[in-house]
Amino acid sequence: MDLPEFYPEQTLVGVLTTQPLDRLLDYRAPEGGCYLGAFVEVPLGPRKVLGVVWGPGQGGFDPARIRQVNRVLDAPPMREEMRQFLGRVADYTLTPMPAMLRLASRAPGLGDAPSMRKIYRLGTGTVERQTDARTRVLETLKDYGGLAFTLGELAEMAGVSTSVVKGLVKLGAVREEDSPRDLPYPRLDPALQGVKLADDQQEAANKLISGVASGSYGTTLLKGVTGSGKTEVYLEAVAECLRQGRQALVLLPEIALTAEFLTRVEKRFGAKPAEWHSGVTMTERRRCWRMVGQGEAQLVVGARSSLYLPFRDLGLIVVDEEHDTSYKQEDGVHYNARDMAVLRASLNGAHVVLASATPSLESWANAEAGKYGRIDLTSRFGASVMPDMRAIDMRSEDLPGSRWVSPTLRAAVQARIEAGEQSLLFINRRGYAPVTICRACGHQIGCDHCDARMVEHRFQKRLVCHQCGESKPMPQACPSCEVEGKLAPVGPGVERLAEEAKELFPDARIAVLSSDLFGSARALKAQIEAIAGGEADIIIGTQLVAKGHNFPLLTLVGVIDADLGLQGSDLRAAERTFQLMRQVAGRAGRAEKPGEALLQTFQPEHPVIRAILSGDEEGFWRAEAAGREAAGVPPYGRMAGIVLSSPDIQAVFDIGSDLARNAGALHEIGAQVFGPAPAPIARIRGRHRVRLLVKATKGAPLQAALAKWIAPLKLPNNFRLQIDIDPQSFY
DNA sequence: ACAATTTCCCGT
DNA sequence: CGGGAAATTGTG
Repeated sequence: MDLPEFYPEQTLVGVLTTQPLDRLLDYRAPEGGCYLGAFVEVPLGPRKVLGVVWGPGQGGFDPARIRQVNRVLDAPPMREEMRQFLGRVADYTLTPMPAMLRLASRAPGLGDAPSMRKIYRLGTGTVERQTDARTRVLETLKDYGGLAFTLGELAEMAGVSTSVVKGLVKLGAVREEDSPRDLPYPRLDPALQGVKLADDQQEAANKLISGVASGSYGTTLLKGVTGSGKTEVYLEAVAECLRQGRQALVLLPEIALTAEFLTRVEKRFGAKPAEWHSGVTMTERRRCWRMVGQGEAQLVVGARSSLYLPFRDLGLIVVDEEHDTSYKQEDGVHYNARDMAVLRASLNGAHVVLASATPSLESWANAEAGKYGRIDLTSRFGASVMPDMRAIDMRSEDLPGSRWVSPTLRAAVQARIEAGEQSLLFINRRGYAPVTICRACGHQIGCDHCDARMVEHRFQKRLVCHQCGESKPMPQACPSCEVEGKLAPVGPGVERLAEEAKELFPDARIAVLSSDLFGSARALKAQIEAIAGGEADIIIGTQLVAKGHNFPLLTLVGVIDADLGLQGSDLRAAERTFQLMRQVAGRAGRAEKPGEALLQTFQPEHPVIRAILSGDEEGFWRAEAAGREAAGVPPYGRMAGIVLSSPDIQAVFDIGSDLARNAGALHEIGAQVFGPAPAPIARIRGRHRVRLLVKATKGAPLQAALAKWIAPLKLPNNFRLQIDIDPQSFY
């Protein structure tokens, strides 16, 4: 491979810094020179900041005032593809380059000099008093033939405490050495035998393998119902990527899913891959970033932000649960990781696998249009059918206002308990009750800083704002009329549903799964495993349970409120309800026993509910696609959201109106501007927010027009303007 | 982003 | 006109 361009000492170089300047700054190359793409530290005013050598100096600036790069950091230069990728994402999302560079240099200790740490390998000394624990340590080291590990790793692998290892060091049976701080990851072996694949799975895997083997860009939508072995199939694509000697990246939408994935990787390849998400320690992040850059991490499992890791030779990106809305970041830099994965792959000559049981309409349409390949996995692993799905018409159920489990559903759950099988009651709402109302004056308790109602969390005995996270103790008296003892919960949340279930089924073992009830991903995983092993009769859960966990004993899913997602006029409401309901229903009947899914609804004739029940996915998508095409909305039209915020409600509306009135640049490309209207959350942390929506045709140069539109705007201080291309949610 | 510099606003 | 806060400017 060619070396990047080299700039000898004192040559002028253009440096992109992490400071929000809209241009490159010229510096003199440091002592010893530097390569194009080098991570450097440069002086800026009185400070030292991180930057990347982006090209030759532009000149035209007083040479006497040009300063010199302080030093080149200990990291491989940023590659050409990566620089291009950052530029393309910046253009697409209208994000300033310095913010892009910050995403790409989020490595703890990037500026530090290389440092050492202690590692442990097999020594020559003999052990007189052999114990079980000691033997295990020595066996572990022998098994890995000469490899060395850190104290923690070795102790964990051998299943002993660290003092056992220390004891062996004293005896000389284990040797302690200094080594560079960041150790390579254990090698993954694609030649190990995985799970035996069924014929159709093998066929799907072969298609993906040939895509990866081609060494060129391509995207494949891998559609498979829950339990169809999607993971096993795409791990074969990973295996091929490893055989090619290239790196692979698997994106997961939720940290809670990584633990199970790691064990599957270990089973298939004999070792765990690198991990990159908000839950890993600073040390591990640092190791991951550096090893990825040196090509020593063969496979990374990570969140959205792992797209910005400095891969040396990326050959495959898997986006698991590609329809998941958490791939679209709604704060900070707005990008959809699924789309950016496709962009990055196209620049790297890499293959993309988009995996989902319920693909997004965007991906479905791209496959229809022939832009993506498509593979369908139909048969379920072990069992062979999707659960029998039926609606419970709530209009004809006899149910008091503060009860949520209908007699029909109750009887179905009772039958499972008697048969020794598990039931899942699903409600997509955390907490006890979404609204707390005063029976004396009608006041609803809202958040002081946001325009949202506070949710009662009885477990924590507090009211919590799901918008800003603010919480306060549950008051005795109404904050408005000060009458005591009249505050009443309205509507159901998981906690309240659990309370009702305890009354209805006093002898059943009930487990509640909600993301806020667990302190760590580890505790959550332990609970999920216990439940899967049969330690509960009834599972009460939120969205969390819909995402890829296995419950082999589960045969009944009851959806408490199937209508919840259909309210509002959100563009994607139908799509999301369809996906969520099918995902949840897919939890039932995974093993030998057939499953049943019951959806409580007040509108069983609603087209979305009917599509869910009939299981006619292609029909649903075609209808949904036709509706969107007729309305000219994504994926058949383009949209952008502009959110203006400030503590001053009047000023923010005034500026919003000005913007809407002076939208010539947008009208030139035939785009329409709507608003300003209060944003979906009209007030967050004391800031008032208004939103403008821009709608354009598919081919229109939307970003350029937006940039031209916004450019002349001078925002008063304390104002913020956010542009969100392809917004996920709007009302 | 952050620090240095200028402007603004209040009181004398 | 001094003192402090708020707004503006510049960074190579």
